[in-house]
Amino acid sequence: MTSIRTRFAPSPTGYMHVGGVRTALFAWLLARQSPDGKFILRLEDTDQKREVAGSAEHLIESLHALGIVYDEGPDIGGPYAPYKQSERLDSYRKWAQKLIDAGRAYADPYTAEQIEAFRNQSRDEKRAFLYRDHRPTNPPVWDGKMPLRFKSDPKSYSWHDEVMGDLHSGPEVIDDIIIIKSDGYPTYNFAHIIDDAEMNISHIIRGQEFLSSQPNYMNLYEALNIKAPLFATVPHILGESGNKKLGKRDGAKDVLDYFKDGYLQEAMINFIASMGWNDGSEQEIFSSAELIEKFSLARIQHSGARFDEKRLLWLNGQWIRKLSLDDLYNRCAEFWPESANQVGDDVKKQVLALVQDRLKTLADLPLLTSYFFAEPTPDWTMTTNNNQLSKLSTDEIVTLLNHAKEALSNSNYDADSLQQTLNSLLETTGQKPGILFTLIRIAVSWAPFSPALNETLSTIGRDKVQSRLQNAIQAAESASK
RNA sequence: GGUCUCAUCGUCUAACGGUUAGGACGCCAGGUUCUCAUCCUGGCAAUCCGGGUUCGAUUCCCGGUGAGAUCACCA
Repeated sequence: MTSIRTRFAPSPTGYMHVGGVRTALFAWLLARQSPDGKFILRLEDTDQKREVAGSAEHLIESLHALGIVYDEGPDIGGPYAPYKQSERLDSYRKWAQKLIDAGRAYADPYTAEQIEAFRNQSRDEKRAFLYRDHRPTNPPVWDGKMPLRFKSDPKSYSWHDEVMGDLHSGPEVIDDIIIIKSDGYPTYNFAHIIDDAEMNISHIIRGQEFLSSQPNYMNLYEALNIKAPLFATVPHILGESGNKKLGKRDGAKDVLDYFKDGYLQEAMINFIASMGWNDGSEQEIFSSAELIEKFSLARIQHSGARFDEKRLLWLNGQWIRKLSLDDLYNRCAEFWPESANQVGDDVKKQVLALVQDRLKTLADLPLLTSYFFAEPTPDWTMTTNNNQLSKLSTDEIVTLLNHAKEALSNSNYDADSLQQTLNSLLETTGQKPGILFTLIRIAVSWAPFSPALNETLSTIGRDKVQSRLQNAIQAAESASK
């Protein structure tokens, strides 16, 4: 059995969105399942007009960020280099010449206007347009300035797709496609066939949009006498609203933006893999290692999957909670509020431990933690708007705050001691936790929510708690005037 | 319009032709001595329609319908 070699072959025309990532991911998983499998990155840069500067680097950065590591590629080389189509023109020229010599390719003598006229005519007659109906009887010698067309041999095909199963097509879909453009570059339709053959690709994994050109590819494989690889057609990912294929034009997001927004690599991989694939069990959380172990083309869904950001958010939370504190801490470097810079790693780590269960994305960090590092600004309406606290007079609140300040000043500032202090404070004041704890929480954080009170106090520290309680008392007094 | 593909809760999906059609996200309700989150419990919610085959169809077949893709000197 020949070894598994799969490739991801994007064109450098922009960024990667989840649709492209999934194709790459599936190809990568398939290669990694086999001990000697290889995953190849190939740049399909044959359209100079659409090329976007820097996008090749951007694509490579995206794959690195996702942990989808390729074994051969334009920046790292490999046994079948170069991995950039613009550097393989000689090869396409050579194969094209074989077709010309065999009478299976010819120069296209028509102008764009003439072809357009043919098209219009077909449309008026309500027939499908086929270029081969207009094949020139005496085509000129190809001078490299005209497009070179494949002379097709229309016939029916039946073939097997590793995902979709058995597929069929009739001769009416076979046409004389352009294989070399007038600028000398090959079309995708031609170049990928040559490259996949020369690079010994075993499986072509690509999106459904190529299904309708598949018969033309079969026809080319035959004319070139190339043994076709295995095909695996992956359904589309649909946009969040509407049923359209997810695409850049509809605002599909750059995957790197998800990382900037605080999503974890593991969550992205887990999420993208689970759109259109599952292992048949009820497992929801998969690591890359598990995906490699369990992935199979046969269990890929046949219909499109809609992108559900809520589910991604949930998965991200799951993965954040799964990480060890140290691991999580290392990934948070870019997300702390500015005020956190003034404290050491130990303090930040302590704070992180408190909020780990509360993070949906790493970008939630400032919202959840800023009052640990910077003095919060009292906002007295937080007490007056509170259902419980609004029942108390300002005097009563000040009295409670004073009691709290007094009691807390004598506590050992570990979480257990603080809980004891707080519990006895409940008894001495005769208040319910709903009042007392809420008040203290607001007074030291001025935040809508926070972790458990004893741990929050412990982490903030005695001195700051004392001064914040004092500030709260002053805020109460100035509010009552 | 031609061709191809697809069709289970709102979403992602499971179910050798025999299940009260299962799980997850989301949503709702309750619990975990305060908030938020986590966690736990419970609830709502689906086989596109019509035929056929069969003792029995989400599953197989046919026909509709709906959705998507594609018909470029883009990939």
